[in-house]
Amino acid sequence: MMPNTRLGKRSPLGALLGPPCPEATRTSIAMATVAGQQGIGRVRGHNDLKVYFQCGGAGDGQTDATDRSASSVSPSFVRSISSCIDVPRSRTAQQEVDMDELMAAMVLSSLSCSPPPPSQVPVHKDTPAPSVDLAAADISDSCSSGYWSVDRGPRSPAPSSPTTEANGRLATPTDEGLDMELDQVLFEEPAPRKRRNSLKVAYRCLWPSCAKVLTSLVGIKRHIRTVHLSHGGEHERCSRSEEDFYYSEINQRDESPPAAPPCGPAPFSPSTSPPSPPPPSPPSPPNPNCSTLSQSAPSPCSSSWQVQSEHSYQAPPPSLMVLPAAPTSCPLTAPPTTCSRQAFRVRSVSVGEQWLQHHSAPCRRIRSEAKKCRKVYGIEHRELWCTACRWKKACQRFQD
DNA sequence: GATGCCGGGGC
DNA sequence: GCCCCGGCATC
Repeated sequence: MMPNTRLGKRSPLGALLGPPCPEATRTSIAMATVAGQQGIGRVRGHNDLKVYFQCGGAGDGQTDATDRSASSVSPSFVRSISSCIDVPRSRTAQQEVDMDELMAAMVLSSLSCSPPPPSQVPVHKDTPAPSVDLAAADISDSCSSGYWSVDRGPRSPAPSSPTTEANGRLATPTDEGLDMELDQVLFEEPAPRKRRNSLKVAYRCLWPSCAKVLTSLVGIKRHIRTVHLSHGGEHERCSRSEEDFYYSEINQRDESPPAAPPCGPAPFSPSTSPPSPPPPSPPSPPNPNCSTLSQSAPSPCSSSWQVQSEHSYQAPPPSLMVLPAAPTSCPLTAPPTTCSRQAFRVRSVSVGEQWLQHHSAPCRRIRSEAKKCRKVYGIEHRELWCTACRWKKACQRFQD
């Protein structure tokens, strides 16, 4: 079980739970945390309200055999989750930890698809679908997407009793809007990134006994809606968003072939998902910026980039700064239209790309032909060198 | 060996 | 952010 302190920051769950919580929520969270070993918290004064929180460890699975039984009886169960856990509120802050989220989401997705330990299976995942509302809640908690699932309660279109419905509405309005936001962050945002990497994107149904994989978002949603969430299709609105929770985006690289889902029909039809050729062409390095820089104008562009980004060594006169390379076509000066979005993406993937950069290609700049301060002034006149040269950095004065 | 400069550390 | 240096790649 994770310590209380960890909930607030990097952990998606923490992010979800962190910020302003209604009294009940806070209480429940606290209780839940205290009851950590169980993986369940109850709201004081509302014993029927429970909070499920995901504990990545193996220990959490044992949690709620009893609870499930209890919850299955009480219709308020589903709503209880929704009212107690407010994912969305913290969601705005999540953009800041986009990378973490992305990683966490990916890890969780893969985990959720891996066969759970026997002990866990019956408890969470294999909750029989029949009682859909219950299943939705339970599954969403433990199985489908780990931490994220906690908040999903509210959206579950589970056929709730009037009372639950009433309560649910209290929490719904804010949750919904924010949930949509979360969906964007978790499911829609990452998608383009993966596609950019030429990964074959597919969507796997996370419903316990179903591991159907579809290549289209619409398809998987429809599948979930019709096959798993077909309980009357009452609230189109709710179910629409709920579907998002029962599938996870996968890509060819992430998915281990042997772990082919039990669902026999391999949904990858050549027509629908043409085996996308392995990532870009070899010549194209992982980082577009780098590629362009290194290929088109190796030293000038990269030099000015590095200098500007890393050390702004008492740069030479501004004019000089821009002059030498004057790389008007340099990606750094890319049109602002794509700038904001690209910057976001680039930032999120930069870690891996940077790693590749460092390990795949020599990043040390080639020695330029230009005379450097050392040559020009000689080592005896070191005081005349540009600062960068004095500091053994890339010469700022005599750039290529 | 000289040179250029990256990466990192101290302040 | 400024300053410096170890260490590496290249010449």
